[in-house]
Amino acid sequence: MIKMISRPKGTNDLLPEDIWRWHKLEELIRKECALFNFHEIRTPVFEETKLFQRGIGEGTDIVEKEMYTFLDKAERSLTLRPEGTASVVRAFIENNLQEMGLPVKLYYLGPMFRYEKPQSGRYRQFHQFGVECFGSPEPVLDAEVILLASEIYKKLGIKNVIIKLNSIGCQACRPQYIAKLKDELKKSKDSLCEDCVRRLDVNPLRVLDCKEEKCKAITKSLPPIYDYLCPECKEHFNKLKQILNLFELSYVEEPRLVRGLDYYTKTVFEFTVENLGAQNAIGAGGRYDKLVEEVGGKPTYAVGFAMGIERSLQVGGALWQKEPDVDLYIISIGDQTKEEALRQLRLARQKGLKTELDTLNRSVKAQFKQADKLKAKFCLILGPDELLQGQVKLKNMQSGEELQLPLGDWLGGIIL
RNA sequence: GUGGGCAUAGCUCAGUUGGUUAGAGCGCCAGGUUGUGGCCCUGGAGGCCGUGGGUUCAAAUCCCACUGUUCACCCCA
Repeated sequence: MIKMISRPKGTNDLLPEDIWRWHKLEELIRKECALFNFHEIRTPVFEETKLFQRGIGEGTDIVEKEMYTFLDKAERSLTLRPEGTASVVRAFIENNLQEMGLPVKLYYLGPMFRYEKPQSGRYRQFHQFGVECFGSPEPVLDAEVILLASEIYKKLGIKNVIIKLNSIGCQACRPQYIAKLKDELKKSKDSLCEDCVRRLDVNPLRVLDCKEEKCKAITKSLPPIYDYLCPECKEHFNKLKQILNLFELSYVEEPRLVRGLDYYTKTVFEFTVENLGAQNAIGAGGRYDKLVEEVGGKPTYAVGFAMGIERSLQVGGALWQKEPDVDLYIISIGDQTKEEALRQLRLARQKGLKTELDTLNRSVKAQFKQADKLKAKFCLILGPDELLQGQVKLKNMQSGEELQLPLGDWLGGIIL
C-alpha cells in the first residue's frame, strides 16, 4: 500500500455535501453586484512579488511573514495572492480601465493564500469576494460599497451584523495624529503591554485597538483621531455618515478602528458578528486614494471592500435548505425493462427533469431506497407486465400515490 | 512565530488499576417482502488504535519526539 498523501495544512476539500452553499452564495453575490452595476474581473492567482510588497506595504505582517513566495524556472519571484486589491489595482492600470469611463466598479471572487497558522475561520487557502471602485473622491461611493456589502449579508440571512466605521485621515492630517499619539504613549511606555511597545514603532495606530486592559486604560484618555482630521477628511467622514443614515444603515463609530493594511486613507470600516469566536470580522474595507499611484498608475481615487467567504458561510449558511438532487428516479423491474428505462431517462432529461436511475443492477427495493435517499419527488416504475400494455406507473414519493399512465404520456403526471 | 487541548471504523464517540479475539450509535451493503421508499427486525462489510521510538513479561492505555488537527495570542477576511 502506498503511503497516503493528505491535503496541505490549512487547506480544505469542498465536498458535494457543502458545495451547494458556495454556489448559492456566489449566485447571490453576482446578482447583487449586477444590481449595483459592478463588473467582474478575474486576475491571476499569482503575481510578481513586488506588487504585494509595494501595494500592501513592507511593514505589514502579510508581507513580512505570510506570503507564499516562490521562484519560477526563470528565477522570477512570484507570490500567491494574499488579498485581492493589489492585483485589481495592477489590472486597472495595466489595462487602462479608466477608459471604461469613471467610476470603474469591479468585483472579484476567488481563492487567496496566506501562510498562517490555521485556526477557526482562518485557513491558508481561503476565499474572498471583494469590490473595488476607482475614480471618485465622493463619499457616496464609499457608501455604495458599504451598502452593497450590507445587502449581501442581509440576503445571506446573517443577523446582527455590526458595521464599525472610522476615518483614519489622509497624508495631510494623519502624521500629526500619529506624532501626538507617539508622544503621549511614550510617556507611559512602561505600562504598555509587550506588543504595544513594539507597535509604538511599527504602527502606533494599532495600540488603539489592543485588547489588553492596561493598554485600553492608557489609550482611553487620548484624543480620538477625529479631532485631528483635516477639514477635507472631516467633511468626507460627515457626508458619508449622512448618506448611510439616508440608506437607513445603522453603524457604530469606532474611533479606535484602524486597519492592518498600509494603503487605507480616510474611510475604514469593518463588518463583525458575535458568534464566530476570535475571527469575528466577516468583511472589511476602506478608501485607498494613494494606492494606484504607489503601484505605478496615475493618481486615482479608490474605495473597496473584501468579504471572507468561509466566515460568512459559517454564520449565514447553516440554516439554508438544500434543493433535492433529483426530480425523478426511474425504477426498472427485470432485465427486459432496462432498455426502455434508458429511453425514458433520456427523454426525461431532455424535458428538463433532473433524473437518475440505478446503474448497479440492484433490487427494486434498493432502487426505491436510493430514490428516497436522493429525495426524488417522483418515481417512474417500469414493470414488465404494464410495459406489455404500453403502460407505466408514476409514484408521487411524498404522498405515496401511484398512477398508471401510457408510456408515451407520463410526463403530464409530473407536478414539481 | 508563541502557548494550551485532542488524535480509536466513513462520522460521533466508549474502552476499567497496562492483561488474550478493540466496542456502540449513526451511515453503508444485503435479507425479512419472487414488483415498492420512509418505521421496525436480522445479518454483513469496514480498524497497523495518527507516525516513529522508548518503558514493560505484556501498551489503544505510561513516557518522548514528529505529524496532523483544534482553540487562543500575534495578525487578519
